[in-house]
Amino acid sequence: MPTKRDTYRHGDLRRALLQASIELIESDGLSALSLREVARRVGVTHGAPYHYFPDRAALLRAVADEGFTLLGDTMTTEVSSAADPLAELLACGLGYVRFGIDNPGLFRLMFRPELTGIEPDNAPESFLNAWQILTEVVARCQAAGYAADVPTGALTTLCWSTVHGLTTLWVDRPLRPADAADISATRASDDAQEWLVAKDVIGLLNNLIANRV
Amino acid sequence: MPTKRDTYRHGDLRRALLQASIELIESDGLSALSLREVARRVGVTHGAPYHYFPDRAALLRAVADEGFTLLGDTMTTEVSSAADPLAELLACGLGYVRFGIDNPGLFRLMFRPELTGIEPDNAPESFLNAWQILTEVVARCQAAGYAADVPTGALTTLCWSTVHGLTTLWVDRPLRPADAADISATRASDDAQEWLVAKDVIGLLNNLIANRV
DNA sequence: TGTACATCAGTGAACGCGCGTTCACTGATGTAC
DNA sequence: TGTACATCAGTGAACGCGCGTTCACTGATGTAC
Repeated sequence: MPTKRDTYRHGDLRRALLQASIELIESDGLSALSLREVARRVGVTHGAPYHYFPDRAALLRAVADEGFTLLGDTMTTEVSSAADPLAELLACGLGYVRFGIDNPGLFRLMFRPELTGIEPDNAPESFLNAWQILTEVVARCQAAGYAADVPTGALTTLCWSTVHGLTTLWVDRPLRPADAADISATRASDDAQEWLVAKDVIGLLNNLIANRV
Repeated sequence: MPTKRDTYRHGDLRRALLQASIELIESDGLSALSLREVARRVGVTHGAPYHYFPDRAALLRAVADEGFTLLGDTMTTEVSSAADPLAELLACGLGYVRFGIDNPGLFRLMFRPELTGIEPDNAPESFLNAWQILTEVVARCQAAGYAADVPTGALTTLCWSTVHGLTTLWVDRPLRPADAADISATRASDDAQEWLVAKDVIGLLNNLIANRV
């Protein structure tokens, strides 16, 4: 039977702390995320994390970084299974929303600069990578003739704003299924309501762009 | 010269606390908003606020309520000076973004249910009012023939998501002016960069909807 | 106009809390011989 | 294979902090007479 020493030597504690942080955020909320509580969950003294993170902010930044990596992975996977640029755009947006719905606490943390210290000029690689995936998908759409007359920056920002806003509204609660009930109510599916709404809304934006040929 | 007694009798302290809370959020950030600090700013003991708010959450909820009222007022003002439904939709969206840019801390608080306790089923009048303004504007657009073939719920949610996402991305920092530089850079204006970007992005969505006749 | 008095808004001391951070320590791991 | 020992990951006591909340209090306000 492995002791704590066996388990956590060689940097395993770092991973364990990150993992526990994510689980803690999702189960007890962002406000429950303290260095001490994370250490407690991992089964280690509250002093131990300091061997891997200089302070609390560094832990949160690392967790957010992990989040952006997962977000990027999700979008990449979704995009790669799409047939054409327009389908890629839809898949990319839905992947974004899916990630947020599946990891609401983590998603929130990722966009809390006062906690993570992430600012435009010190954004981690993982963030830039996620942004780039979206940028390239939009560019391919325009290259294929969709909304080709529109400034790329504005179109990209529009797409990002929409998926980000939709996700945020879900995660922060004000959006209710009833608000878009006209569509989702008529569907038979095991999917969560929020997912149906997301498909309708992102799908609508996709259609509007597709119409602009 | 009025003493504290003169100033704060008859519920004036309540207003003073709300006002100071908003100023505190904007100057020192959301994390600096504690009952004690607000009382300090108003020049009153930390016990005094308990005569108006049963606990911290109640104060925050009242501040958020105030925020939704201001948001609704902003949108109403913008909408009322627009000439036709399509212009109303644009004005409504820009008003939303304008409010967020001008009151970033307050905007953030408004969408932090873990702080305010605001949930879909206990949403304040002021929130419902703001939502209704947008709903009606969208309805008038469809009645005028724009995107009339599209489900109203999805269209409304799309508009809300876009303006909310854009505002959130600004307020939470990841969006940079450079991301939409292709348009705003070519303009001569005293407006802030973020405002130019907002006009371009919301304007683009407006155009896409306008095209769907 | 003057006086007695009830109200209740604001006071300030006190409480317990969990937090982040520091630091001298210990003892299992794994290397050098 | 066996032994001495340096390393350094994790320990646990201790610190000071600001917070939310409680509560017996006080004294200006404004009313009743």
